[in-house]
Amino acid sequence: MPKVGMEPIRRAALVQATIDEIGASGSLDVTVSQIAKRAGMSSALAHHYFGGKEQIFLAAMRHTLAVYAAEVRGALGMADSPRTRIEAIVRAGFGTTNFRREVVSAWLNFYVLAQTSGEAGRLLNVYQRRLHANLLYNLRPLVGDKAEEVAQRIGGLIDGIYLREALGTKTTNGSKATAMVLAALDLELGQGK
Amino acid sequence: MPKVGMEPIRRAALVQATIDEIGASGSLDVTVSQIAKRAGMSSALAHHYFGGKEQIFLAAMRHTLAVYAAEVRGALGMADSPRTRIEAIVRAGFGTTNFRREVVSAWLNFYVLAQTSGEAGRLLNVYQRRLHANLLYNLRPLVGDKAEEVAQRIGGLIDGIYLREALGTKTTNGSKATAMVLAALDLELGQGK
DNA sequence: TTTTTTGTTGATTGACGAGTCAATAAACAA
DNA sequence: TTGTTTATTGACTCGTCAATCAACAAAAAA
Repeated sequence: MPKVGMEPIRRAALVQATIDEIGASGSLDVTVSQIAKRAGMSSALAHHYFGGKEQIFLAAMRHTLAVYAAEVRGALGMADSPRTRIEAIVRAGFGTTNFRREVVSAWLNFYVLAQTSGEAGRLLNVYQRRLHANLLYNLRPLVGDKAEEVAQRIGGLIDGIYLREALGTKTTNGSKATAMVLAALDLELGQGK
Repeated sequence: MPKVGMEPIRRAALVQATIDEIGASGSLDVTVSQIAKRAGMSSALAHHYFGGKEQIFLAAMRHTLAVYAAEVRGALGMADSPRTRIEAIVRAGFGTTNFRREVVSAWLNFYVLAQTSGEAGRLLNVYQRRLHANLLYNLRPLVGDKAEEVAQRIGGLIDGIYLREALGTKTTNGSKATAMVLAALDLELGQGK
């Protein structure tokens, strides 16, 4: 049965299974066996390819962050003004790829992981800094030296909406969430009332 | 050594130790033994008084929420206008009692717990609903029928700032956090620019 | 004083899970 | 063909942990 060149396929399957399993169970308390089973292989194979549980988690996190980053980059490419670029960032964050319940739940758990795993913390920091830098850069032409605090508020609001989605009371769909942040943005830009 | 009337003391010690332990370790992966040790007793005694780990967690969560609620209630009592009442809510949330790193970390983990434990989810829902209702009620006289969406945004921002504190990059102190939310509030009330 | 209730723990049980290993098998290289 | 690399797993080890239990101690009730 053994084919050759399985490694990348297995790795990808494990990464996806990890995100799904964490998302579905809503907790980092998933066993390697569960993940491996979902990915259609034995737990021994998971260990073979990744070496250990932590590395599986980190790979899953990297993937999640990479998908998000790619989405943002793609959206930014289509935008040509500061305002539309900020909109792009927001829309990408709440797009259907990232804003499904399981994915958000996985995110939340990555935040928890970041509290104990140095590497996970570093990864999350990179994401946060990038988001902040993006917002800041595009806000500067719009609000000048207020950009820093505005970026802080918009970024905080985005994270907060994610958190609330994870708890999952209100089934805020993505476009509603986007609208909420953009409304706040309008206010910040002094166009609202 | 056994004194009488220990039950409430032991329970309180265990609850506090649970919060501290979760906060310190940044994870729900704390053992009953760790908690019991921190509270100065054997793990068997912890089981004796609470019956099981989950119930210890729930008691700790109830306590955290109760402390928060008490703080808000206290602050509200001193305020007499909608605007100051909203300020009171915000200030209470970021007061020194609730906004210490370990406590915030414990909160974050309670969010995770809420994803798997029905009872924990219910508790957190009560808190969220209460916060929302408080904001809504006091925003109504200030912004009329926009109150709903404004409450959503302010509440989201509060949660987001908590989340960022948990990650702990920026050591946002409480007053800075308060200022940030109040600035957003001013914008919403159309007084900013 | 005896009995019961309350407080307390060390030792044990039973389950579960991460990680290892030896064995098997297909593909590929020599 | 034969040896080597890659893929794969079932079985096993070792540790950990929640939960239980038997036993002991002190206070209160009888």
